[in-house]
Amino acid sequence: MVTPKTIPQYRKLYEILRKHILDGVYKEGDLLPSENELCQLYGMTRPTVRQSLSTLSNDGYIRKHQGKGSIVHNLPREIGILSVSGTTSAVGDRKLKTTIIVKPVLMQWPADFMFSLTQLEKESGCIYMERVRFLEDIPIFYDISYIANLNLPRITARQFENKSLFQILRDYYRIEIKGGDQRIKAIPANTKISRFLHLKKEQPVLHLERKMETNNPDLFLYSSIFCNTEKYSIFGRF
Amino acid sequence: MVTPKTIPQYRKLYEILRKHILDGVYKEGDLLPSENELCQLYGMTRPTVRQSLSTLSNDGYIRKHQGKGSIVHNLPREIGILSVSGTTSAVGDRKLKTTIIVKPVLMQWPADFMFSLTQLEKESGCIYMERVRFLEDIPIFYDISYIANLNLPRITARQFENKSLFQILRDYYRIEIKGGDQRIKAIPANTKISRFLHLKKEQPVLHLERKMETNNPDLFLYSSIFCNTEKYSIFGRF
DNA sequence: ATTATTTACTTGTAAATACATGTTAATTTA
DNA sequence: TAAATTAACATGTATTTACAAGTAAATAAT
Repeated sequence: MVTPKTIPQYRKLYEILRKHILDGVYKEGDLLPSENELCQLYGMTRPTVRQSLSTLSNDGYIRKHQGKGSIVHNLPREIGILSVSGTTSAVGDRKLKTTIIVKPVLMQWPADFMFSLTQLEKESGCIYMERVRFLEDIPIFYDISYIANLNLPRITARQFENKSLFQILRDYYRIEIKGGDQRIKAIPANTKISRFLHLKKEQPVLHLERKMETNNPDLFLYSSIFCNTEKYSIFGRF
Repeated sequence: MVTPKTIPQYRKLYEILRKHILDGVYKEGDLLPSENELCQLYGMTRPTVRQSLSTLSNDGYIRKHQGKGSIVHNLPREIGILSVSGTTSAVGDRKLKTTIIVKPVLMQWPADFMFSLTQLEKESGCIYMERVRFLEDIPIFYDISYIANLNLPRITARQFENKSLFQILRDYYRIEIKGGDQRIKAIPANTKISRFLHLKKEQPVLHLERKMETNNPDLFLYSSIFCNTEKYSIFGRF
């Protein structure tokens, strides 16, 4: 484990308010304390408070109205994996049970990889793993993950059963996901996908291809995610 | 037409830099001028410049690295309708040709509408329209739009062929889209969808349900969008 | 009683300043 | 020559101050 760096004030306030919203302290439609009140309450200045509120607004937890205030917007989020912001892990990972299909192994990058790779990435090879994630015992996500093998000693030996991949990267390697790009398609399930997601062949499946940026400018995470959206939708902000 | 309000400095700079990136003045991987240089160049202070850069970063046009600078990230965006920010209309509407299936008509809201409505919205009824949008003569989007009938005089009489819906709302009613929520699913094409998108029945189609917020706190735009993602993907940031 | 107006309070925009922290290259030291 | 240090410069965080602009309720005028 690595000692965490000091957390900025605006992020602390972000986390506090976000938790209050999720816990129902502030409910849908409620007015948050005004910016000046938050300044007093938490001993910060307005720009700092505004930075917290701005992030909350971008993540969809509040809506700001000039002259009125910040209104809580805690809508029923289906499965919010679209907004994996640096601080948030979206709909609680706790609710998602994970099973490992292919344990992390070191291998070459696929020849026709979905994103273009830097020379550095190509040379170092990739760590590969496959997982299926369940929500209430229904398989929802079939994830194929790729990470460049850059300064991640012993990662293939770690236990992935309980902890999430993000959590391990954060705790042991100080790597934080900051954001990323994604492509979205609807495709028919092939044999493999239909088996893992308990669907019929040719049934529509949501396919996400994501490239995630980290606090290490050279290190990216890639994943190809197949989603069963029969019962649950994917939720997002724009 | 309405006279536009004064545009804030940080948005002007946002637009300038965005245009430069799209026009190739700054190319993929290039380093943008430093914040202090931009201050000098455009006669602004650093907080103002930083606000522009922060928005560019959120929209995926640059990536910021502490100590290094802002690096251009103008990746080939497939069809970027996921990021309809207030200032951006994503992949140029000019490339999309639109045909009207159902001209704007005033009607009651559907009984089982996809989002919950306020009393005000219910009472005022909705303006309904259907469109198909083509990219290089291939039908890509089948859009069903709903707008509450609030202070939008004569809207059903306007010409929608050339101008986009957003453009009409901005030019004639001063309504700007600021963001919104969406749900995403993969579904099988029904008869209607398959006809409009030139697909076989049961073929996978991307279904977006969006609720868009405007600068009028009481006015929302809703749309149900069916996408043919066989050739093009939907692109997004998170 | 109804309509204007004022007032107080909200968020939005902007400047000026300071220091922290990460990156890079030049410089110094061994 | 090679490693360590330093200096210059980049973005990150934070404070302080000021005014603009939108909202809503209290107040005054009709």
